[in-house]
Amino acid sequence: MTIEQQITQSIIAGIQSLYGNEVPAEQIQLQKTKKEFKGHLTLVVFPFLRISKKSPEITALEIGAYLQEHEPAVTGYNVIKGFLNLTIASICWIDLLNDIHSQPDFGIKQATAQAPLVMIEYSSPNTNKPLHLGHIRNNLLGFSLAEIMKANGYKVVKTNIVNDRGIHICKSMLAWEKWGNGETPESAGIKGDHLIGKYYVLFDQQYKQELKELEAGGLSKEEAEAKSSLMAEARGMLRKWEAGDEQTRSLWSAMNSWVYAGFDKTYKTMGVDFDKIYYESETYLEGKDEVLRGVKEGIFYERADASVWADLTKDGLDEKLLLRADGTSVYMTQDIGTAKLRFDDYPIDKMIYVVGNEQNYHFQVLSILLDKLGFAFGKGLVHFSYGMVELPEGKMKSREGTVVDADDLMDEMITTAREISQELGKLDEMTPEEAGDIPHIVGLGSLKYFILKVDPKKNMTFNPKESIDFNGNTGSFIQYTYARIRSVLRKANEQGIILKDVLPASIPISEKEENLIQLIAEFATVVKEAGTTYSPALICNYIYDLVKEYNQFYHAHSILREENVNLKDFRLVLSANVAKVVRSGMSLLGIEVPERM
RNA sequence: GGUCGGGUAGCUCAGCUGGAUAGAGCAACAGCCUUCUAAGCUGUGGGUCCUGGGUUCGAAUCCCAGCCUGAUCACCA
Repeated sequence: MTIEQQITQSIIAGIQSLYGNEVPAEQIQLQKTKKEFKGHLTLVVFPFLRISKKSPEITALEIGAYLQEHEPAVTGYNVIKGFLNLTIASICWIDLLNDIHSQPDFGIKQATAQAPLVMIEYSSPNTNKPLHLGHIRNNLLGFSLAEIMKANGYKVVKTNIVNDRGIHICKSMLAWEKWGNGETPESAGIKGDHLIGKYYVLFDQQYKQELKELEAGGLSKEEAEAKSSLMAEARGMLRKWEAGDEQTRSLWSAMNSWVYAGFDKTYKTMGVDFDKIYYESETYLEGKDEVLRGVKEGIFYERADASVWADLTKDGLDEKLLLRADGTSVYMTQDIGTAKLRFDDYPIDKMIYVVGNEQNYHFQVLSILLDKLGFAFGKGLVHFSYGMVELPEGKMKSREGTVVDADDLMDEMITTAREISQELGKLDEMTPEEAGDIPHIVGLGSLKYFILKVDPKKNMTFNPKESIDFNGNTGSFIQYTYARIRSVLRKANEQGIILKDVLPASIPISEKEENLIQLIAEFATVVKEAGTTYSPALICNYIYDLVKEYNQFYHAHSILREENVNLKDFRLVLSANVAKVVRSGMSLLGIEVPERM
């Protein structure tokens, strides 16, 4: 039983005894006491005025007096307006710290054999261009969410659906065939995904040029588009691909393998991975059978031109095309098929799609369609929808070359982190091995934290010029505090001081320190809440609060020179547990934490 | 036009299951390195919480209306 639960029960007993009424536990609003007041927990007494029939102050005083007398955990109280601030006994906090200290994975649950299985789809790139800033947000959110779900005891399968087919791929292939002169990533010395991206852009440029010439010849825009030979060639290539033409397929595989090698590198730098990758080329034909079954069962209907539709007007939505008149699939059909495939592969209890908010409507429809088709998972599917990343000048536009490339950005972060380290002289005392990947850890840490701390559903602004701060509410500040704690523990160890397993109950600790223990203990609650609300940002806010609190208090204290031995032990244990929770929390965000920096 | 988000300090964002004087960081200014690493700490200034109503002991938070802004409403994916 937690301290809060214990006190809640005493409050219920107190109200019963004082006013003769039973109040349900939900009505007891016990919250953390605000910083500027004395105490740890605050009871809001306004809801009980009807029962007490007394003023807020008197009611609060009466309950406070009762608690002090009958509840051993409460050692003091004060009343301000209708708020009863309770002071909890130091011994309770020491007990709590001892308890947390004994759990190496405090706040983290392990999946049991019968734990529900969650599949999380994220990343989902196209193979015709490299990953950009928007993908970074997607990948970081997806990976972090997976870690958070794991920490809540779920079995998690991370999946990626790669959009490796379609007209856009053919454009790159065609451009490469026409103007590539057999260039490869090796011969060009650039990453495969960037190489393909280059040809995609090249196609677009040549196509635009062609349109311009056609329009100059007196054609309208539409006529020019219809007459474009380049586009016709690309379409022809897609038909050949679909027909399984050997030469086309082999070029396609070769170029795709370049892209995958490039993506793998980017994912590795970013620190994200997948348990199972699906390729659209293997799944895009799925779903048609399901849709036809739907027609047979009267869920969907066929029009005169043989196209198949779902009528969702009763659900407050429009009609949705599922199969074209020529029988081919659309995006929605594929997603139905992919969902079915996945559930054939895994006993999935919950499906989470990490996909941008421009597809809110799509997933709303998908959920309804899957439900209508009788899939149990349909109704409960989660579209983890996130907002766009915008630049100070507005949206990223590939045409205007304002797209922020993921590889470039990460490189820049690492370089900047290295430069700052050097300026501050941090790397001077370290051997090259020790310094090793610190710039990487810090650079990526700051980038990840910066992106994850923003509420996912909101659009966010990203200023690449000012880059990302390494001061203030940032990943590096948290990493820095962690490294400092590790440094103390290292020094203590060198001095032969062994971290106590259990602290004695009677240590004269301050209220600030008690607050810190209270804050550490909250970690478990925060992890749980982050799991139910799908919110990495919650973890960010929590860790920052904790670290800031720790920093403010301990900046001016020398633990190792503490005269009172017990107090020194206490502070080391307290510090160690702050570090422990910070490390756990950061790992839920996919952020590494350095031993020194 | 329909649907769904968002609107909080100069900037980037927290806070939103109703609770005390609305918080951080950045930017500006003033201090602090014999203390655990100054990637830090302390302090000052900075707000019609988009507007107007309503609900109540109490509203940034809930409800209604409006304004601004974004996404979407494709036989693209």
